[in-house]
Amino acid sequence: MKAEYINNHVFITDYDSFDIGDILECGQCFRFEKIEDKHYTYISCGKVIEIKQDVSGKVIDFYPCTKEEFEKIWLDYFDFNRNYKDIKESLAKSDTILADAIDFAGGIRIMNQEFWDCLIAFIISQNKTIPMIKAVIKNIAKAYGTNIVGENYKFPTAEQLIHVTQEELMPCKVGFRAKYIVDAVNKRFSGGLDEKVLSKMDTESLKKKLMEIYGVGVKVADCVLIFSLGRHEVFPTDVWVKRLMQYFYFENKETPIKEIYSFAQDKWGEYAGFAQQYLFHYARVKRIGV
DNA sequence: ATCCAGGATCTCC
DNA sequence: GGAGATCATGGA
Repeated sequence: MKAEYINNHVFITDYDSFDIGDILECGQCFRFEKIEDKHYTYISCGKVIEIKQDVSGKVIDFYPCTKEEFEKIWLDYFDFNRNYKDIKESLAKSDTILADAIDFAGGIRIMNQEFWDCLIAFIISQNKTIPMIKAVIKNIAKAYGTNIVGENYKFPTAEQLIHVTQEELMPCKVGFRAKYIVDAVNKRFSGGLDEKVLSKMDTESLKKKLMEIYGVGVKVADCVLIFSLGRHEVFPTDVWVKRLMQYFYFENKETPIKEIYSFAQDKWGEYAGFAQQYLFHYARVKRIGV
C-alpha cells in the first residue's frame, strides 16, 4: 500500500482487498451516504469524509484529509494494517461455498469503529432494516450530537445523552429500543463501559459484560465485539446468517443458532467473523434462502 | 391488509 | 427451560 498526500487529498495505491462499496454497504456500519458508484461520504471520529475509488479501482481518494488525520484515524479504521490476502486464502482453501462468497465480496474489510457509536447503532439495529437504522442514527445525531459541518453531526456521547428520557427519544423513531438506549447511556456514564477496560478483557467475559445492558443479546454483543473491539472470532448470527448457514451447510434444515455458532467457530476459528461478513454480504445481495 | 425487518425480553407452560 | 407473543415503525 502506498499513500500520497496532495492538497488535503490522500491517494492510496498499490493496495489489495478494498472496495469502498462492499465495505460500507455490507452491513457493518450505518453513517454513510452513496454519492455514486464507489463514491461515498462517511461520518465518524468527528470527521466527515468523502471516499472515492476510481473506476479501475486502482486509486482510493480520501478527502478532505491530511496526512496526520489519515495516519491517526483512517489507516487503522479501515484496517489497512491487516493482510486480507492471507485471511481470504486460508478461508477459501477447503470451502468452495466460502470461496464463492469471497470471490463475490473480496473487497470487504472489517472496520474498526468507535465503540460507543457502534454499541448504540447495533442496539437500534434489532428488528429494523438497514435504511431505517441509518435514519434513526441520523435523527439522534442531529437532535443531540455536536455539529461537524453543514448538516452533519457527530453521534452524541453518553454525557450528551445522560438527561434524555425515553419519551424524548421517541421522535427519533427509536421505538421500543428507547429503554435500551437509556440503560446503555446510564451504564456508560457511570463508567461501566470504558473501552480501555473492556479492551483488556477476554472475549467471553467481555461479551457477558455487554449483555448486562438491557436490550443487548448475543447477536448485538457479537456485532459490537467484531466491529469495534477487534474480536474477529465471533460469528454474529442474525436471520440472514441463520438462513444462509442452514441453506449452505445444514441441508436447508431448521438448526438452532447455538449449533450454527459452534459449527462456524470450529470450522473457521479466529477468522469466523471474516467468514461471516463475506457470507452475509453474498447471501443478502443474492437473497439466498429467502 | 398482513408480514417482516442484521432481536431481545417477557410470559406463559 | 423452551416455544410464542410482544415491542414501534415503515416499507413491500
